Amino acid sequence: MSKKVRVRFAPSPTGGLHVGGVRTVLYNYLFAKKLGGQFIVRVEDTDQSRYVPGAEEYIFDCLRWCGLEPDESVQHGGPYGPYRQSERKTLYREYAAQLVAAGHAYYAFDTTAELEQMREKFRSTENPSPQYDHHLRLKMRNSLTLPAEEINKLLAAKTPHVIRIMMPVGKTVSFQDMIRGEVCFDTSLVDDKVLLKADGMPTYHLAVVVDDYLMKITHAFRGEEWLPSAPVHLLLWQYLFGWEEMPQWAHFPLLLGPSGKLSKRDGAKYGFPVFAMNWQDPKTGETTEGFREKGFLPSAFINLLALLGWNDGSEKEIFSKGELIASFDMARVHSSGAKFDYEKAKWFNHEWIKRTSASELLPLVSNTFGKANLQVTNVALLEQVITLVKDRCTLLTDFIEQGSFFFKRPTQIDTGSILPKWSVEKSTFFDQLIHYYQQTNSWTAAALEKICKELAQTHQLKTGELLLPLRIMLVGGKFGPGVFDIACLLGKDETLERLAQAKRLILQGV
RNA sequence: GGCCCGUUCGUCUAAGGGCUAGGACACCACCCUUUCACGGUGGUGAUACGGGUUCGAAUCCCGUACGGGCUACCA
Repeated sequence: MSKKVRVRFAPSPTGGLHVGGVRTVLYNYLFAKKLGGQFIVRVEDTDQSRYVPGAEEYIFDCLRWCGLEPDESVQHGGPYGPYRQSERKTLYREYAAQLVAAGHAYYAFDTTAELEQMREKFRSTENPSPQYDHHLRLKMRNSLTLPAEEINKLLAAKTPHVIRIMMPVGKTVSFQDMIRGEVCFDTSLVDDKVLLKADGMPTYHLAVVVDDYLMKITHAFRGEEWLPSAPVHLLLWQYLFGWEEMPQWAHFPLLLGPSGKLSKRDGAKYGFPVFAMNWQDPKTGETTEGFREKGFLPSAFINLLALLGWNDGSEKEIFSKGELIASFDMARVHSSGAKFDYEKAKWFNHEWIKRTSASELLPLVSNTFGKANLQVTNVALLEQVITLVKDRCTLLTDFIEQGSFFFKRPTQIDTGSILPKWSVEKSTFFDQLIHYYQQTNSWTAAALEKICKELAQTHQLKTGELLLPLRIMLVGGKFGPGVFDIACLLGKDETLERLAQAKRLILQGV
């Protein structure tokens, strides 16, 4: 019997949650759910200088919207808390001390200025970013170069210092990535990463290993940008807990924008959302649009994200969350990056709107209308409208153009599209149409169409030339579903009033 | 610069040694529809390059090119 699967998503609460992050959550979630495991969210807030108020709450709101609820987290509790690294601060120092004692790490007293000096001094064309590595550590102020008494004195005086890992020279470390297979590194080429910062907080490198161990994480998944620091984590696992305890790793391919790793800037530049939900930066007040506010359905959002780097081997593209859980397989996740395509993203949403029932869409559309200052009281009518127009809505916001006129008379009538082809014959026709519609007792789309077409024939007019004006008279412009469906749903009184009103406007314009 | 990862239509991808390299988005044309969509039919369009291995390579190996990531007391 193997260990119970436990995976984690470890976001840093520094701003909006972008699609790459959501996909990482999604793959974690799918993997855990498929295997009956647990999905944990751990907040990595070890950098106090980057703390952004509200960001943590926002991340959980995004997960809730996506339907990717954690089993354990700051908000959900659990037996392995606290789930916020800042609250686990005291725990990390002893592990760091343990490493120093074993000779795998050392104290470094170099100030920021000294580090900068070092980089300045060794920077060259061949080496544009000098590393604090096995060459340079002997030239710096640390517990490897300083005499013992001075080290003790500095420590006793509480001199600010960090603890760095001492990377071995000339060793090869390797591991099996679930997606990429074996990946090897030469330890001589990796620098002595800081493990514990001067403020006592751990860096990501120490924290991720310690917490994954303490939280009994069995599978550690993250973006490909972490691959270069994997040797540090591998060594820490070996030194601290032994390789038998180490989770299995998988590094997900990156989500790319038009030029490299997808960024917030790409969204602004090319006009598509990058964050899951609207994010307002509390410092600048700047708001970045999210998929939710843009009009995406959560089902479509996770569907499109899942397919960016994974597929089930068949030609199936539309997957519900349940289907994703059932078919997800880490072995079928790609190793190459995927460029985000907003057109395809919209296609997914359109497909989901078409497939989602009107009753399920109802609260979402109602909410969308509300944001456009349109309060709907007739819920039954709204549901009928949704049924009628959802096939032509790509985003939830499209329901406004396609359906708001059912609840609000058009304030503008596009008479410009009617007048050039207006005629006395048409004028008479519409007068009579209004008359016949007044008389009829069967107010159905089919009946209204029949009346209209027969009357057109009597007047020797082409139906095609009448339908457009009729539409515009009812809705204000060239949009919406079938014109007789509109009239039918609008009801007799409202239809007749709109026709009469529009007729007056047209006559004014002639 | 160094290290790591990658490379099939413009984009997402299928094909894990063997048929004309399949699908989807987008695009184009036609049909349906006398708004716009939906739907239907068809079309344009790809194995980066060079070497191997093999009867046979998109697929395995090497090199080159190109792309991306990392190179902070950020994650």
